[in-house]
Amino acid sequence: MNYKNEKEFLSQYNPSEFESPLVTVDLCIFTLIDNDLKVLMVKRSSFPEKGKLALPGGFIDLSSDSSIEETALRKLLNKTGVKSPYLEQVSTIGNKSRDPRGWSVTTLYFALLPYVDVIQANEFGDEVKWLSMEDVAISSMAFDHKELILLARERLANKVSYTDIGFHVLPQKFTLSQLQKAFEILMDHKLEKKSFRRRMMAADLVQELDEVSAERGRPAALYQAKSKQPYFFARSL
Amino acid sequence: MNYKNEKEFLSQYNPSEFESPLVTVDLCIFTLIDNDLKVLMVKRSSFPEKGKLALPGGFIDLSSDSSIEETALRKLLNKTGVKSPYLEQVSTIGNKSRDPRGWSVTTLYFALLPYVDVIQANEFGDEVKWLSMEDVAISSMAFDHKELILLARERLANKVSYTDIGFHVLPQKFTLSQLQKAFEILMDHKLEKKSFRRRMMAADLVQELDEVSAERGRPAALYQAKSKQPYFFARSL
DNA sequence: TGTTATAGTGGCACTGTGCCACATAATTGT
DNA sequence: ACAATTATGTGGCACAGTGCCACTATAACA
Repeated sequence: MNYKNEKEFLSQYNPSEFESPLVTVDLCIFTLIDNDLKVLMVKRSSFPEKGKLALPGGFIDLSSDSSIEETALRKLLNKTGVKSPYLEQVSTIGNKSRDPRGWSVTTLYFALLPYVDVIQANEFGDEVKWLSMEDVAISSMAFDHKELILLARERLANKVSYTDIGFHVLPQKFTLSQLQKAFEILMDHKLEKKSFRRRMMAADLVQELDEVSAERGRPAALYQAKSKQPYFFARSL
Repeated sequence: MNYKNEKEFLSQYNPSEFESPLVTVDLCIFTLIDNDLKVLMVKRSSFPEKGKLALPGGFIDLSSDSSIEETALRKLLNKTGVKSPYLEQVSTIGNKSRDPRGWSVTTLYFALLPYVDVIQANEFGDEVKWLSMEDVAISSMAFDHKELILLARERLANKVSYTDIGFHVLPQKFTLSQLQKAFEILMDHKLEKKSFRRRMMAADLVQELDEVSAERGRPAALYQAKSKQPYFFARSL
């Protein structure tokens, strides 16, 4: 076919002329519940893989979503009621074998949010479950979602070791010990108290408050996060 | 519709039932020519954006490609004749405005290769051009490809500063000065001679050869890269 | 009033980097 | 022949950030 110009070409263009893969967006939503790292899973209510655990996600709504990030945010709002979490694209996985319906491409995001912000707003009545990371390994899941979780988990651990994204799983006010514990769990790696505190102080990431947290032992000073911009440390932990 | 089981569901399933976006793979192929960072561009031979400069890439071939990475490698082989470059996924960009044909998703990769390996195997006779990075800013390009290049460029600079991927733009044998120069150009950042050499030696990344390179000045020892695994430095430059 | 628990600090060694002067080995010019 | 030029390669010290560990501080509890 030969077109005179782009306008003529577009008027003749039919998007479904070429065979195209399925396109989805999947989310790995992480949070800390009781000092345990959890991922949000849903039980699939329809075929394929009906009844199995899967990551929240699905097709792009071409009429309401104006970008894939918006798709991700919409899904996240649906399941958690959270509007502005930390959200990062992990990777896009596409091959002919991951979905029984055929060639399929998914863009994987991970989100990080404080559990206190979560409202179990379950608009579609799907069964929603916070799965502990230890249970991820031993659970059966739909599609390649277990691998997706491991991918996201790896990226998370890495990123926490050289940025301040770990702050996003904590409530507004927190102690430095809580902050350290959060980092340790997210990285799956013990940290040294003094080094950690020095690092945070040197980076000027926290604001000390006039309150203290009274648990067992000596009361701890409460802090809040300072910057909204992501911070990158010069060295990894 | 209600299905008894997955098999029945799949037998009824029609992939084009739902409206889906266009899906493409785009490549930002970087190399060093004469100590200048270049990106491979093609002149579009068909609509839309006919005649404009664009990144090599295109649709996934659902019958021959078994994964998107394979699509990327196929496109790369087409244009450069190189089979195993350094290849890394950068990001997936999807929105309703980037392509005049409608909602479109592209997965962007960047590749790094030594120019000596390039065979201008141009299977489809498209016009191919190595564009200097300075010219990227002032050239008009198809779709959002200029932004894609800047995205890839940023990732490249970043990654070179804490890994050894910079090695991939050099020929087998090279001097430490050439290596440093390559790193500097890829990062767009001057480096200190002693520090750079110490770093490379400490990481045990190079193997000294019994040859020297004779240019102007004192002859330089030739080296070759040691490991094939990507190496991560503890600190960024 | 001591024991336990947790918070917070002091201080030193170690690693990797930045910096700059100096030594080395070839070519080029007069 | 020999100095000037050019580029390679090294010595050495200050500085930043971390690891490590002992020590102090402040609460509850028995």
